[in-house]
Amino acid sequence: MGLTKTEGYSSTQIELATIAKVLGHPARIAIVQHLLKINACIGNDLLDFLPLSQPTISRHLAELKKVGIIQGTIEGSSMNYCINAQRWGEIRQMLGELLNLEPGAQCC
Amino acid sequence: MGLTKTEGYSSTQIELATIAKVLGHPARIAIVQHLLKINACIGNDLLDFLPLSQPTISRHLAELKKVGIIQGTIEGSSMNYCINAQRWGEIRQMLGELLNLEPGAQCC
DNA sequence: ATTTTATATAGCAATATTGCAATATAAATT
DNA sequence: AATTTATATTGCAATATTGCTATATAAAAT
Repeated sequence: MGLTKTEGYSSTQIELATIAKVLGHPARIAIVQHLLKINACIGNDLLDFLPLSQPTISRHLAELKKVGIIQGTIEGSSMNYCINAQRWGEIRQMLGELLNLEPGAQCC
Repeated sequence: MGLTKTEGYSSTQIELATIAKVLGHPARIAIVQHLLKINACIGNDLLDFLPLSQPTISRHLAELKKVGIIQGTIEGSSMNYCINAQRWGEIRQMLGELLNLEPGAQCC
């Protein structure tokens, strides 16, 4: 079908999956890393960093924006994008809660 | 195209994206949570937990296995699946390195 | 006013993902 | 040996994702 069922899961499970899915592309990982690193907003400097066309980058930015990881403001004729610090904290917390769980002794 | 370009990214970026992608489905999140929680291996108890058919669950398990998050051993006619503790540690580390980066002051 | 610069959107083609029913496979039970 | 139980695989249909080119849009610079 191609369509992910959402009934039968908790809202936390769905949100975790949604966030992970958005991070599940190397271009979006690269964008997030870059924005975290340069601690400054950017326009399409990304064109120099990513092996993708401008429209494709624009779409990846839109997906990151949709889940709130980044936000953008208009600055003249260009866009300033940056990490949404509060949302990033929420994501760190949510994913951290999963990642920090310790599996017990190996049993298989 | 549907095909993700991998040229032009670091191997870390690709691996992070690959892991995130696999976690990017509520069923797989639920499976991982369950295996972490019960600290025991399971066969298809998962049929009682997930709103999916047996073949579909089997496929999600296969994807988790492909990136090493879970491992399975044959136990008679059933399978024992569990989290691969070492791999889970690696993933915690890798994702943690990204998540723990702090964005600077909000600039947009 | 026209051109340039920066970005977004539409439209398309190729591929990937998801989910199911049907079928295989193989051990356990009868 | 036949049946049951547990799991994997195949094959399919529906939808999603990715990436491009072409085109809009709108501010800035000329």
